[in-house]
Amino acid sequence: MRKKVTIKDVAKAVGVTPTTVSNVLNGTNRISDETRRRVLQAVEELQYTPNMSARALVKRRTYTIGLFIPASPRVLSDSYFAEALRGMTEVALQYGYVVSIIYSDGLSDSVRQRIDGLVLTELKNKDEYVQYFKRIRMPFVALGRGGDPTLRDYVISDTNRGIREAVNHVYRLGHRHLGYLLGPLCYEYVCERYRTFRRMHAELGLPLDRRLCATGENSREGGASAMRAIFARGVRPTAIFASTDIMALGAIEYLHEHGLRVPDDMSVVGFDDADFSKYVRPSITTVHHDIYRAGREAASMLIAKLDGREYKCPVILPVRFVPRESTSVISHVNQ
Amino acid sequence: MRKKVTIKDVAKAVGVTPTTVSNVLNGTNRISDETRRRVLQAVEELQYTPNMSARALVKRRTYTIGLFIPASPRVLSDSYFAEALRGMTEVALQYGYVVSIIYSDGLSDSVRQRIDGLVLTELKNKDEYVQYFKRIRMPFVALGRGGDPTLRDYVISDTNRGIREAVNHVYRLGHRHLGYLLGPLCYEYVCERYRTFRRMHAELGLPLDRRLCATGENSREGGASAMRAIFARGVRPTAIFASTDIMALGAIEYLHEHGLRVPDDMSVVGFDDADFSKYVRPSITTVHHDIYRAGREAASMLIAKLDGREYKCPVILPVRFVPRESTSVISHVNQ
DNA sequence: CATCAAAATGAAATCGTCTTCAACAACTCG
DNA sequence: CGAGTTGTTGAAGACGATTTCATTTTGATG
Repeated sequence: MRKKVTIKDVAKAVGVTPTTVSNVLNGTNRISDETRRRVLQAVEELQYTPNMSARALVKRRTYTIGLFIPASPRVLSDSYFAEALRGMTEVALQYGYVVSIIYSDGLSDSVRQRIDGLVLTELKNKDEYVQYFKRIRMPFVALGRGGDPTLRDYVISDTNRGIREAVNHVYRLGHRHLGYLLGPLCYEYVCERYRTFRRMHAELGLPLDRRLCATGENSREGGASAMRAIFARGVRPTAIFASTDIMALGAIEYLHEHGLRVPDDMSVVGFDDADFSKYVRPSITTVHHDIYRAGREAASMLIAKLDGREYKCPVILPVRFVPRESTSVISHVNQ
Repeated sequence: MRKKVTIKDVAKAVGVTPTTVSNVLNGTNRISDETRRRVLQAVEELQYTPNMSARALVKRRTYTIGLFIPASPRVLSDSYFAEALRGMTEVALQYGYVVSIIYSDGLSDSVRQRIDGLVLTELKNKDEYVQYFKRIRMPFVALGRGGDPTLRDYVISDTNRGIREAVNHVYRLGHRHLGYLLGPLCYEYVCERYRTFRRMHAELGLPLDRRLCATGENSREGGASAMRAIFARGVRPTAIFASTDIMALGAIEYLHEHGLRVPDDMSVVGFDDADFSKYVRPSITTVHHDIYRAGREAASMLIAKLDGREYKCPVILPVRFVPRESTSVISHVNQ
């Protein structure tokens, strides 16, 4: 392994000082075109790459951004994070940044000083982490809103549009009694999606029957138990929406176990377009959003912020309604 | 934001030099118990945490390890990586390391100098990356074997045991004509699993019919097309194994589309215990392995290597055979 | 041609830690 | 008591960049 080439080596090769080399590389001071050319050439020939540790030390920057994931068991397994991470990583690389996973319930001092900024996920309505990072002055952008109206640095999906199309879809299929399976109400995205659902009822002049709505964990079991809760009230929607695909799946399983067929006896709509949604039978009608792209946008936004560049905030990403097998024309029996 | 406290501040508070503080913190030189105690106390009171950039500069270490994922579209979405990452991150944190994703087809100079070592994934039989990282002297450990018998720094699942149990299972169910859906043969794990499958035939005194084995991509489509290839030969196994759950899923779908029921007309066995394997109908009989734990082991091994500590290599993790709905007693019609 | 501004480059300090080696103190032992 | 250990601490110099400010060179202007 030949010795690492430093800025001094480049300087010596060109016959200038490290200052000059640094200047051409960072574009701070004015440097004559001739000198610049020779420096650049030497950099190329010697294959010089600045030592990030040294740079980090003097600039008080680490050129590392983090994906912050609140520590709760196994959430990271969700492909949501993997996709976001992939998007972030690609963008970060372009800007000379690197991304780390911060899988924790806060920021230890040692971790805090190792990153320049964070991308937040899993935001709650009144998000404690948003407040926390704001307080400790850690720069961040959010994948979702965090209940703080002063913040504009976030990336979200156009939930509104997605739910609108989904509701219209089942409405056109003849459904008039729509139910809703809510995830934990503390999450911003749960409320946001539900809000749009209610708004659509108003727009369509449909009465919203609260008895057709219930809450559960964001899991198969949660979907099943919310479904059960609704049945326990002695009511039955002809179509049901779920906060997420995983809850929709749980609901479908619950229905099957109780002798109801999907979509013949009840239509089901999810949200997220999870991996499994197209595998399962019936495949799940859902709203697709591009988490990979959201990750890219979030990283771009964060890095722009760190580097002091402008960036259009917030970013609202388009979604796509994906009709599949779990929704169909209402059957006459149920009308 | 109060000013960052440095080693000098601690030294001043105690009335010693930075050298002494550094020594007690790094345990290099012998320091009197009394001094040590006072230094530690000051560190505590001042909430001193060493500046990693400075340390990185002088130690020529970054205290960052990477999870290397060969760049091919969307693999990162697989929860395999998310799980491994979660395990790695937890362990890394304990040792003061941080983990970054290297989602790329090599190591640019700038990235190379930002990590101390790598965890390799998706190993091939004659893995080019293994050779590459060996050549550039980048420390690494592998999640899987890489076709290099000199390497012992790897973590694998006890494939042998898993396949053994799976084969025994279907054998006991009466199946004698077993087929195999292979993923791309370049991958080490594909070959390894298949190898055990063949060995089991020998042990059980079963003839292995090569016509019942076919190759396809590691995807639903790949599983389906491999299944189709076998049928095209005019043969039909009573039970079929797949390199992965996703291929098994594709095969099941293919069978359904062609009027064959699983498991009634054919039993199917996967490998991995993917998320969806228990969701789908029929749920897939498979072999579970703990990728989270593998990630933990890999990180421990790598960090031990970097810090010059001993670590038992290689690590072979236990697996668990998970019988589900996709396998059943052979039907008399098919015998 | 003298003067002054602008352009280009360099010298030296700095970032916060670790490390080498020297210095000093205390102790042991003949 | 002096010499050699052993234990404890400090001084100074990296590590490899950036940055501030000074200096030199060049060019323009009256």
